[in-house]
Amino acid sequence: MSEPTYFILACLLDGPLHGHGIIKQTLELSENRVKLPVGTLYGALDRLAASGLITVDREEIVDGRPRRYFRLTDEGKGLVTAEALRMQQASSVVTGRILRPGSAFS
Amino acid sequence: MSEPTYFILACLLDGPLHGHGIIKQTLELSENRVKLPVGTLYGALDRLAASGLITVDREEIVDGRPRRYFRLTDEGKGLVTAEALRMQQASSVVTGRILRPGSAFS
DNA sequence: TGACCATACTTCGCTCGGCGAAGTATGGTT
DNA sequence: AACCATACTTCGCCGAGCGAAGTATGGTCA
Repeated sequence: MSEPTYFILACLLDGPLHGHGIIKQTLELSENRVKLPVGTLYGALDRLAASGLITVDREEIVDGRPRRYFRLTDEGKGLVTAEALRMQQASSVVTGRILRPGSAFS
Repeated sequence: MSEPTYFILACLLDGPLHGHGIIKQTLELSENRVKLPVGTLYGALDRLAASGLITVDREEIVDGRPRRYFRLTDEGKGLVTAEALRMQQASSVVTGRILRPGSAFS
């Protein structure tokens, strides 16, 4: 799973959110590292919805502007959790190697 | 950075290794999760070498079969380390959310 | 009033990377 | 003779990331 996709799902753990809100929330969760491009976001939302990892929760119109809220499905929640564990394992492969042996970082 | 690329670099932390050896080492490091397809491997090796993250260490001929050993450059070592830290941060976003609130995993 | 920015979403099209597949070559095993 | 493991090359498809342009609304500021 790519980083954009991962963060989109992660954003939805706290409850339904709309597209633009996901962009802002991702910036926060990633500590300003990941700024989702719109093309990436809406393309990913379509794919994630099509594969049942998220669903449209509701649509609102705020100030004449439409907002579509997305929600994590149980499958989506399971997948993003599995992905987090996978990343943890993967990262430990390197951190457990580089930060240990001489302890001198190489 | 994709998972295949990440593991290729991670494999080389222990010293130079040849293509096929990277496939086997990745299987081990990933606890049998990641089986690098050859097309992915050699394509990635070319790109990584072209961008200076790895270099050819030496070439051997063992039993008539050629082996090309690759080595991590300092830049490659730095990048794979940064990537590990990035993944650690990203994974904590989810694990710190899902494994805490009610502690009941949702 | 007009310029500009923020919010919110759509659509197009490029490009790069992952990956399956087929091919080449050698040597051991059955 | 058939087959599998090692070891690498090359081709080509497809999907995802992403930049860019476009549409629409409302607020701010000079």
